[in-house]
Amino acid sequence: MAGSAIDNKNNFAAQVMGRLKNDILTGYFQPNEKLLMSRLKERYQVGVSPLREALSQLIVEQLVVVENQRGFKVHPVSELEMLDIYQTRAEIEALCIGLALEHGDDEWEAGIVAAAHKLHKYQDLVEQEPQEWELRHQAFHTAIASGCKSPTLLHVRRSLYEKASRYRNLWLKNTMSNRIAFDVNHQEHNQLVEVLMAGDMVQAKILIKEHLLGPSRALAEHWSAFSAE
Amino acid sequence: MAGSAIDNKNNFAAQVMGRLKNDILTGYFQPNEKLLMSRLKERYQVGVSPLREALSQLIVEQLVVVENQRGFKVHPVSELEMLDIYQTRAEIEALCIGLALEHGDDEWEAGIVAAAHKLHKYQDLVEQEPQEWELRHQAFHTAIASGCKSPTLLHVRRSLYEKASRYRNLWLKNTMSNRIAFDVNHQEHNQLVEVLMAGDMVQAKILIKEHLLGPSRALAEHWSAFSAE
DNA sequence: AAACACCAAAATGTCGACACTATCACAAAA
DNA sequence: TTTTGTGATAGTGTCGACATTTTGGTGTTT
Repeated sequence: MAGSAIDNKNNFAAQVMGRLKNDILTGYFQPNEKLLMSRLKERYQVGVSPLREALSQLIVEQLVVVENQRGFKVHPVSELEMLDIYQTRAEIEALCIGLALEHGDDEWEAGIVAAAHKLHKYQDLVEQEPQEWELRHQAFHTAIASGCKSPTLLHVRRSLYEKASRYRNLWLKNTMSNRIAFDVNHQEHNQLVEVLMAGDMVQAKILIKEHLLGPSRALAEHWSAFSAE
Repeated sequence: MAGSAIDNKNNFAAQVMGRLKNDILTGYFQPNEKLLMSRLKERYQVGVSPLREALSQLIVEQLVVVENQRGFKVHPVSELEMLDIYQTRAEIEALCIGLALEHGDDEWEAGIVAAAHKLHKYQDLVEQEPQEWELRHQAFHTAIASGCKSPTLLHVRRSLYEKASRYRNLWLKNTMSNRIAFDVNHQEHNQLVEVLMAGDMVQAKILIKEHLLGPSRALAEHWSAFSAE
């Protein structure tokens, strides 16, 4: 997900960090699950040192928690945290869009329509290749946000996206079937592009917030389904 | 700075993490300085493993950079990054204030006037005990921002504050004397409290942005002074 | 001189080993 | 039956050691 390709140039810690993060975000390791060193060593084929380094990094990213002398656990999930992450994400995304509309140049607009086109072409293949659709969806929104031209803000945005994607994946995992209702709302995308090209900041911010808060409400509705397990 | 008191309950990695972060933020380790293991072992009196764990965490916080087989370095500084951090910080702080004014209750307002009072009482002692003033200044702004009631957003805010404080400390270190011009602007604080109590969101956001961007301009002005070294 | 090859010293990244701590099952006592 | 003690077992946190890589200096060649 992050640095998908296996980086042989990096040290073990960095490689394991990527794989472990992916395993947590995709739900291979469940929330609150204890992360036994023996198991991790087995799975990633490395010693304790690189593992502890990777886990240390994931603590900062709030995907792992640690308790002294009691090892590491996957960060727990809660409806409250989920809602807070999505709300913050909505605000940050709106902030990016606001700044992007201020600083936005032709290059930026071109990037958006290009990404929108690639997403549109995949419109009907969501069911077959959800992963590729995911990538294009993400690329679409990143194209929009990147117009803010602020590495710091975009870094925050990415971190929040990752944390949210864990909740999203857990939801997908525990409610087999219609992912469409979740966030395949082409209409919203089209509307968004429209108001962005028109330079309507107020409307764009409203749209993007709804685009993110809608899914969070869907997650909240079905919360009991995968929380009572 | 973060967990000031020495946590004997935590493992070495966490303890060293705090001390090392402090040493970087306060400028004991200069930007771009190589972090020799031998030196770190000497300074913190621990082995390599906890050190690498602490350094790994600081990589995520973007206070340290690593290159495979070439060890760790303090994250470099640049005028561009400094400006970006301060601008993002201004936007985030304004966001916190906006949300705080929406969700704000009496408790929140009380916290602000209390913190403002404690800051006011220290108004004339800045020169003597700058550190205590710093604490109260920080507490004042945190009291305001905390009204947004979003742990996620406040976490982002703290992380940006820390990164910015490094630039601030470097500046203080390299330009001995009058820190007053920097951010001792009581008037701005008073004005801010005033408009907050009046519930004037637009004015509050303008004020807080200026309160943060002013200093960043001061830093940019004097940039050449401590960058040409 | 400048560029290059080469070697010694130092530094990094990883692992296995060791001491210390927590966990769990089971027995003894209330 | 519930509580309390007691080992055995498993797991964690840290260090020292080792292989590999980088660094810096010295001498050689162009």
